[in-house]
Amino acid sequence: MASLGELERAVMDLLWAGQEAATANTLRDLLARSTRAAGGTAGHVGKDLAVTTVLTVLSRLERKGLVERERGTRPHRYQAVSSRADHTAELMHEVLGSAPDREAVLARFIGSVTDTEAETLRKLLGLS
Amino acid sequence: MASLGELERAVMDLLWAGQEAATANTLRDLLARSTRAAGGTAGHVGKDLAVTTVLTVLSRLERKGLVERERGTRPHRYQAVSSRADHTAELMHEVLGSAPDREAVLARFIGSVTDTEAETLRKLLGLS
DNA sequence: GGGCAACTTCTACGTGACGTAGAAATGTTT
DNA sequence: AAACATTTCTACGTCACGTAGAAGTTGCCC
Repeated sequence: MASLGELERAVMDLLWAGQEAATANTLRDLLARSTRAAGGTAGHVGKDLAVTTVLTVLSRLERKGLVERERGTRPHRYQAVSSRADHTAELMHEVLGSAPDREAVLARFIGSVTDTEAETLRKLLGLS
Repeated sequence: MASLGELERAVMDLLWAGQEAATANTLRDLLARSTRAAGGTAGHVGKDLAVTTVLTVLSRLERKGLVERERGTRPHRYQAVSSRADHTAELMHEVLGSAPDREAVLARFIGSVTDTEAETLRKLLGLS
């Protein structure tokens, strides 16, 4: 379904991190900050973006169904439609579903999960 | 890492399905057949492809590390580097790893798994 | 009410992935 | 050597994405 570009991903990360809905301007500032904070090391974005750039990305994310906006308020406010955990889990299901031999996939998957994760899974599966 | 295009995916499916290494020509024939077999319904490919097309795709898949070829034999023979199950499981890990809150993701993931799959997981994890 | 400032939408360009395949090069067969 | 098979090179169309200016819309201030 939805694979995200670098900037799209960065924006989603911000929306997922903050609980409040955010405006394009806020996001642009946050993007600038996080870029700078990374010391250019994680240098994907690299510089200050124009607000229109952020708006374009937000529109595309909206079209993809990942973001929704309040059109009422004047600077529109954007927020993620689902939490990062939900979205990621959904993606995992999508990947799993892309193979006909799901059980086999799960076997391999479990085979390379960390101990902590295995423990988490046992807890989750024990109670159901 | 590696997201696949439609044709790339179709080729991988064939390589994963067959146990033997296959030549570009064989694959081209199989692609034509499977297209026709689907009655155009799954009509992604749509028609007979040129061998060079298949070769291009195979090269790209090789570059992505999904396919390897025997260069010794004259019509080169191609095969998948890892099984579909392995590859898919790897992808799932990649997706899981893309979120900071892995435990939360797993919780959501388990929440929407089918009963059979849950059973499989329990067995694999040594619960019952 | 008219105009400025903020905000949004439209349009657009560069780049890279992918489907597609011909042209050119290389190897094989007889 | 000629004819044929196979592979590599080059290339084009399309689409997603990063990027942003131009144009349009909205709301506030005097």
